[in-house]
Amino acid sequence: MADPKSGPNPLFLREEELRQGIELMFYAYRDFTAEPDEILSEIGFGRAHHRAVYFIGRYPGITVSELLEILQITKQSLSRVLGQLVQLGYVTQRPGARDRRQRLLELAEKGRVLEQRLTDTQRQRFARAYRRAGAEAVAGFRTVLMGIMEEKDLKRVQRPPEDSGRK
Amino acid sequence: MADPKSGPNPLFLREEELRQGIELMFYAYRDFTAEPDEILSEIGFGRAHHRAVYFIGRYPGITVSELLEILQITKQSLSRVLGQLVQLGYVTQRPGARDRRQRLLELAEKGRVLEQRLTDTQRQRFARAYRRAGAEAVAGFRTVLMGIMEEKDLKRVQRPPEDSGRK
DNA sequence: CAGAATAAGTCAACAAGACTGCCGTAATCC
DNA sequence: GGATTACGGCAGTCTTGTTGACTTATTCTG
Repeated sequence: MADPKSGPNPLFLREEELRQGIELMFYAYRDFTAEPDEILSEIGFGRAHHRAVYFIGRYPGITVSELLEILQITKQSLSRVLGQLVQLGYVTQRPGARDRRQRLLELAEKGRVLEQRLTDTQRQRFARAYRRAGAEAVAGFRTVLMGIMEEKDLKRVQRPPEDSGRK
Repeated sequence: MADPKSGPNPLFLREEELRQGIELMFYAYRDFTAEPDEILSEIGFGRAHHRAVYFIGRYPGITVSELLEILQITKQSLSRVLGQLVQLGYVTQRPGARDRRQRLLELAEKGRVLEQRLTDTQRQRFARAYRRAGAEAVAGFRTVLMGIMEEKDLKRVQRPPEDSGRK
């Protein structure tokens, strides 16, 4: 207002900039989940099944409580989904060697096929976006998203999962 | 495998890279919605109320069908949420001047207060992440997310909303 | 101007996926 | 041997999404 020629108000820009970020998250997440959701609904599953199958595939031998920590839902919510996945032969359970109370989760062949099918749509979406945006933009994307998520889980995305040593 | 000294397998890296992106989306969205969700639950509202209030605040005078296009949900789902928001005095409706079938939506004072309170948590999260990441990273973040979302909605995030001319 | 199309809303029924609270069992830790 | 932990089950509730069918008011169109 003091000087209309000096360019847009930096406070307004900042507000605009932040709202744009919020909206980008909304639209991107909305579209990023739409394709898998459709496949899932064909077989009577929902998004929760995808999440479980995804992370079990990502961390073979993961325990129920580790999965709960990642998903940030209650045991009861997970157990319903997990029960179906085990029942229908997508996921196998076996007792932990060191701690036999644990039920280590792994994908069965059927589960691997489903996980691939679901995640492929998302992988393709990312591959296309990454290709168009270029390596530098991708680095920025990662930096910002890591700043948005809670720090406690950074360890999970910063290094690829190793074999957990459980057997 | 052919030459272990030649550095990591580019195909593996690519797979790892894409999975990391998928997981970043999951974690960031999970944490980005957690704070508003908690506030909402105090007043008996859910995430759907936040979304409606957010976009009505963003596009004052928006029509129901425009809101439906943004949210990508059914009329019935929206109308339940909208009904409560109008009933409780968060949102006002008025007939469109050009087309009197339309009910143009706007935030009442109560709605503006709530929207501010909810979105503030997300704005702060973004402000912190943007500040830490720097302008270049932010540009990359935007480029990638715009590549992930469907193109049809790009217009909505590329320019700030103008006054729609309805009155 | 009559009929089709559109904007919005309504009722009913249903399902997924979250939640709380409580209880049980087996294994481990101290 | 008693507390804790890992996991599972049951019951009930809520939000938010869905489909399908129908109504009303208004606008558009041939």
